[in-house]
Order: sequence, then C-alpha cells, then structure tokens
Amino acid sequence: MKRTKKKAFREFIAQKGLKSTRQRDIILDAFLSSDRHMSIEELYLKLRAKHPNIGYATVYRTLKLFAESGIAREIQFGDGQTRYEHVAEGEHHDHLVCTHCGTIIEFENETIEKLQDEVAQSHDFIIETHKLELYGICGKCRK
Amino acid sequence: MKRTKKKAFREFIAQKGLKSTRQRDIILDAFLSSDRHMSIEELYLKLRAKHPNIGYATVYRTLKLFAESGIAREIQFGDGQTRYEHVAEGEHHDHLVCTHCGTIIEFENETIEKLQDEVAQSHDFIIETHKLELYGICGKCRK
DNA sequence: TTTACTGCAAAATTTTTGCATTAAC
DNA sequence: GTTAATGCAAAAATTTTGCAGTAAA
Repeated sequence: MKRTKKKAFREFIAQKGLKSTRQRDIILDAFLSSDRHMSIEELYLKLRAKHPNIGYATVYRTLKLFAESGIAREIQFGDGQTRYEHVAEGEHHDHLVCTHCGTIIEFENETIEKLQDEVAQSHDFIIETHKLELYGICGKCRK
Repeated sequence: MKRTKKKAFREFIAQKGLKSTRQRDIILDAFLSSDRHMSIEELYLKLRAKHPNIGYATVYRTLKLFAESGIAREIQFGDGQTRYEHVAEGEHHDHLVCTHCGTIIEFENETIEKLQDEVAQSHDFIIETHKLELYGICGKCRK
C-alpha cells in the first residue's frame, strides 16, 4: 500500500512534467509512515528533527500536491488546523472523533453511503465526495 | 421561530448575568433574517451598510455568544471561513453543498442518524453531535 | 456606581506568495 | 542550459485579545 502510493505519486509527477526531488521523497515517507491525520504543522515539526533545513512552505506545497495527486485528502475537524489523511484507492471512510481525548477512529458503512446517494438523488444532486464525522466520547474517556 | 430564538437568547443573557445591548439586538436581527449560513465577514459586511460603527470584533464575539446560547452553531465547509447557522430547538440537519454554485441544501434523514448511532455503539462511543456533508453538483449546474 | 460591552487597533495564527538560489531534467 | 522546486522571509487572510472609553444594570 505504501508502495502503491509512492508509485502513484511518482506517476503523477511524471505525467505532469514535474520534478522528483529529495524533499518530496522525504516528506512523502514521513507522511506515509505517520498517523493518518497529520496537520501541516505536525508533519513539519516531525520532519524538522531529522531535516532541519526543510522549509514550512515546502511541506505546505508538497501536501497540496499529494492531495492533487490523489494520495492524500484535506480534512478539517474545525479546530483551525488543516489536516491531511491518507487516501487508499477506491476506499472511503468516515470519522468518529472523541471530543475528550482526540482519538480518531475510522469507519465505513455502506448502508449509510447508499442512503446518502438516495438523499442526493432526491434533490437532483450528484455526489462527488462526502464528509461524515461523529463527535462524542469514547469508552475509555467515559470511565 | 424568530421570536423563540430572540427569547431564548434574552433568557441566556439574563441567566448569565450579561447585558442586553443595542449591538446585540442589531446583530441578532441581522443574523435571524439572513441566509442560514453566514460567515462572520458576510454578516459584518451586511451590518456595516446600516450600522457602520459596529466593529468586527463585536460581531465576532456576539456570534460566539449565539453559539454558546444554543441559537447558532459554528460550521466549517473547509473554505477557510467560519460560518454560523441557525439552530432550531431539537432539530438537526445535514448539508448538501453544490461545489459549483455554492448552493447549500439542508436535509434530515432519520435512518442515517439511526445507523450513525449503531456505528458509534459498536465502537463504544456515545455521540454528542455529528456532521454530514455531501458535496456534489446540483441539477441546475449540470445543465 | 459597578460591571460588562464596544470599538479600535494591535497581536497571534494559519495560509499563501515572491523571489533569488539551487537542484532536477 | 532550461525549467521547476526550495527556502527564506514577507504578505495575506482570519481569528483573537488588550484596553480605554461607553453604556447597561
């Protein structure tokens, strides 16, 4: 899977006539080997430890590029930080967010997706993407 | 309904020992008589026409207060602008957003809500709120 | 009077851009 | 050699705060 994304990104770069650089490789590795919901800042800080000369702007621009290439997706949990998550081909998942400890659980539910399509259809919409986030308290935090 | 919200806000103010001011009344009227998804800036600009001396910070702080009082809710569509929408007591709705013209349609679907609860339960979560947004192209824009 | 609110301007955040230099092709 | 990417610093855009003056209770 990591392999696939690297390959996908390499192809995207090539097809667009862009350049493959050391920084992009480093950032991609860091992104792929991380938590699935990193903010730009978190990734930047993580990188800075080993690669102190990589600039914030590069991380910023590279993440945008990941999103454009389809291997990442921008998400907003409304805490004022843009995050990027991994996108596996064809896969889609939603989020369960613990408002107490911040844990994020991913889930999928086909029935919900089907109902969403129905809702959209009834309003003459064709869905491109969707976002479903459930906020609540996880079991651990309730104890 | 407008009446109810005004009343609810008045009660909130009183109960908290806060003050009822001319500005808060003006902002509340503008908010209630507006589009259901105003950003702080949009509301500020709308107000400025008739009330050029109301400051941005006041609008900002007042909207926060509306949210705290329960008559409004903060939403983020990921376009870098915090919006506020009306909250009707006990009611909850989700959004269908046209990525082309920006139209926002609200909808409710009990079955989806029920399934969400099930998902949460299976992960030992108790849901407090949720957010469901469907992004796509509306009928008009497809023509 | 006392306490909270307003309006302004300034600070803090976060995102985005310009540009000279460097690295990939 | 060309063209695109980097890194820095600076600009934009948003959100948030401090504070002296003002208005509500």
